[in-house]
Amino acid sequence: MAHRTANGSGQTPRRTDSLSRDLIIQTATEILDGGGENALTLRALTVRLKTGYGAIYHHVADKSDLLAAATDDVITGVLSRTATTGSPREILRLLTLGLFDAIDAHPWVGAELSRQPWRPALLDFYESIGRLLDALAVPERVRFDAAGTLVNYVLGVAVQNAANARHLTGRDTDRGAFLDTTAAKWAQLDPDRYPFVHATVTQLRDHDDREQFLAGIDIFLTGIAALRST
Amino acid sequence: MAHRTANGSGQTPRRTDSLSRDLIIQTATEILDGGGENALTLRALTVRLKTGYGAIYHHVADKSDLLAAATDDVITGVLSRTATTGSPREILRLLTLGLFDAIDAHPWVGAELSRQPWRPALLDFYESIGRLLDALAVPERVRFDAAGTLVNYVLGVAVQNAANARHLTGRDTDRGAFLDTTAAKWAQLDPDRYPFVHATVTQLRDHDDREQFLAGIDIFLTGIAALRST
DNA sequence: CCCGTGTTGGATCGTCGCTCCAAAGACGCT
DNA sequence: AGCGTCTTTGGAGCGACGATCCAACACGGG
Repeated sequence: MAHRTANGSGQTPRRTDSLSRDLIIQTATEILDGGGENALTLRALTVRLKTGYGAIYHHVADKSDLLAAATDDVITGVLSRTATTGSPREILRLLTLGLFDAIDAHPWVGAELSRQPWRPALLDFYESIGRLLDALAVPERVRFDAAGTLVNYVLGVAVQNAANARHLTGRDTDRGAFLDTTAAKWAQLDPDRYPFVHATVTQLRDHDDREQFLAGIDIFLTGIAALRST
Repeated sequence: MAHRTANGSGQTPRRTDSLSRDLIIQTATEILDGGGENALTLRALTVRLKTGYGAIYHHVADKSDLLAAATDDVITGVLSRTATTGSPREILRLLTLGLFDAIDAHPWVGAELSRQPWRPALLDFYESIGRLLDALAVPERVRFDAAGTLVNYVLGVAVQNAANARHLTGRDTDRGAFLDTTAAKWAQLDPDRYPFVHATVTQLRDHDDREQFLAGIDIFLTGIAALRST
């Protein structure tokens, strides 16, 4: 069976350019963006980087470390790009919307955040939220709850996005067709048992995820405003 | 190598009592409750049920089907147990709190919901929310957004709970110790860079997840109430 | 020139979900 | 009772995965 020491001659040549943690993370991001969450396998990485397992594991602890690093990359990018001028309310909308857009563009980030919240990157996000709530005159006593609530909401939307994206990748149908199918399913439900769902079929078909997300943010902001006077 | 037809004599005896989809789902739930999300393997199921793969796959399509069924079980249980008397606001609080408690008791449900939202069981939940918002005089035009926002928030909290639970299972530390550790880490952060996080360390250590969840619900309900007049 | 330190490639392992098929009951019919 | 059909069961085996491990290499300081 020519154990391992049948080396003799033909080892495949080593790479000349050097590997690096950053290169690995960047390549992983490309794979994730291209093929969804479960397209990222160590095997796929070795193929794409034309290397072996050892080389990768030399720069990266394990797969979850890799995923976490890629996720941190995306989030810090969002935070650094978000404008800091305007009213607190505007900044808060821009900040959360920036996160929404980023997760919309990279759905795997949403899935990863659901697995490992409270990454350092999210702590920065949390900090920003807290400060903005301070600027919005939310009393210190309730600021903790309010910030947590907002983060949880954003995270919930992120997870939804990730789930939808996962459901679509590999399918031949696009988002519109999927919504049509779901709307049709909802329309067939018993109107006596599901009056509300039945009534919202139209809005389901032509709603905009982004606008609905913002509507939620606005509801939250309105709710927050009431805390000032308590 | 005695392929497979080395039967001769000693096949293990067949079970006398009959297997059923319900029994499988119930056993899966027990495994999940006892050992967390990734304790549920097909192998563990065969051992616990003293059977083979074939028997299980005869009653269940695949693992995700099994997880989905177990999740539906838990959720429908919550919905059927929730009281329906009181003011719409009270019922809404009880309903969402019921879901919170259920996911708190079975964290794997939160993780599964993050993988497959819009299960039939969640549709019932969505329907209930919608009707309650109707009772709260939320205009039909914005009811869709409001209901979605609430569901997303609840889902976000569910995911958080699941992540926390996953982080704790198998560790020797309990929730209190974990919070202490995190609080200590937060306290060591640069107060200039993280003033908000720094300021909320105390609240982090002795906050109640359940109360914080309810505080969030109240924020959203307050915000939604303001939609009546728009 | 040579050796040690930091990298690289890939054979190999253990585990997972899942497929497949022969054997074993259950059951109706004659 | 004997027979044939259909349902249910058990488990060997497959391919893919994450991860480990180690021999082979590159390269720079002495």
